[in-house]
Amino acid sequence: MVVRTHLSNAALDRLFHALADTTRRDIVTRLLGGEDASVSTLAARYDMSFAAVQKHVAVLEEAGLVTKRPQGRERIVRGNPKQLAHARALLQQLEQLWIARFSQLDAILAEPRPPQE
Amino acid sequence: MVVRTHLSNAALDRLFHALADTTRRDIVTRLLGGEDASVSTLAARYDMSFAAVQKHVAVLEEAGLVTKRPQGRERIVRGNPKQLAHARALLQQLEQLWIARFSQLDAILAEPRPPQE
DNA sequence: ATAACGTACAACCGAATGGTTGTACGTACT
DNA sequence: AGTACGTACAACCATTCGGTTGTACGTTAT
Repeated sequence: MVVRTHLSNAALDRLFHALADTTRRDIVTRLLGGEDASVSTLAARYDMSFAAVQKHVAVLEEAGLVTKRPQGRERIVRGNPKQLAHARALLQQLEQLWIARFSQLDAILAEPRPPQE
Repeated sequence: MVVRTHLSNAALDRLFHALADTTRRDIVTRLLGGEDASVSTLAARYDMSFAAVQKHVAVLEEAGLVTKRPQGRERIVRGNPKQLAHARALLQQLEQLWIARFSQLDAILAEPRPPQE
């Protein structure tokens, strides 16, 4: 999957920060792997107050990892794999940078006379 | 690149938290893409105190994204692409979860009688 | 030997984080 | 109509974060 990553630094900060919490990672895991759940259904699974889970969902939503759609008195939370792909794409980009450097080092080592100036 | 992701939740928290800062992402970008740099060389590039950059490097180091090796009075900072791969692997895993779910939904829609019980 | 450099580390500060409880309000059930 | 449910939101609290300055100490250069 190829993903163009032109998210702002602030958006990336929010995105990675959202992923930097075990409870939040667990929430997106559940959401991506099957269950579309209301906030209270999600909250029931964790050993903390409803409000705390509500805040976690809000963080995920602001990061774009999750969307909420109203349905009756409930809010159904759905995972958003696109934003996840953005994060992965950036990491892959960084790895690629490393690989490029590495192969360049290889070339330098293979070529005894470096083509400088 | 296939990466087995068996990092503790705490380690993943540290990893993603380290990536959730523009300055720190910039540091790893520089390190992976060419320059092995001392802490002060790095610090010179940013509009903040040496100590602040030092702290950022420390966060990256605790997350395993970077290593420091002493060389004379300097500490040379190097990027560690392996840890980056761990983060990417986890995201890919989550995306895969979504894809699996999606194809299962496809199957359910294609098969009018769901194979339940 | 002395001065300059590179680093480590502590103390401090304001803002953000992750949690709590309490209140308010729309929706659904009886 | 009244009660229970699901959500939103504010206020509060302890801790962490991202930054600062200052001090100490080993290494390099003069």
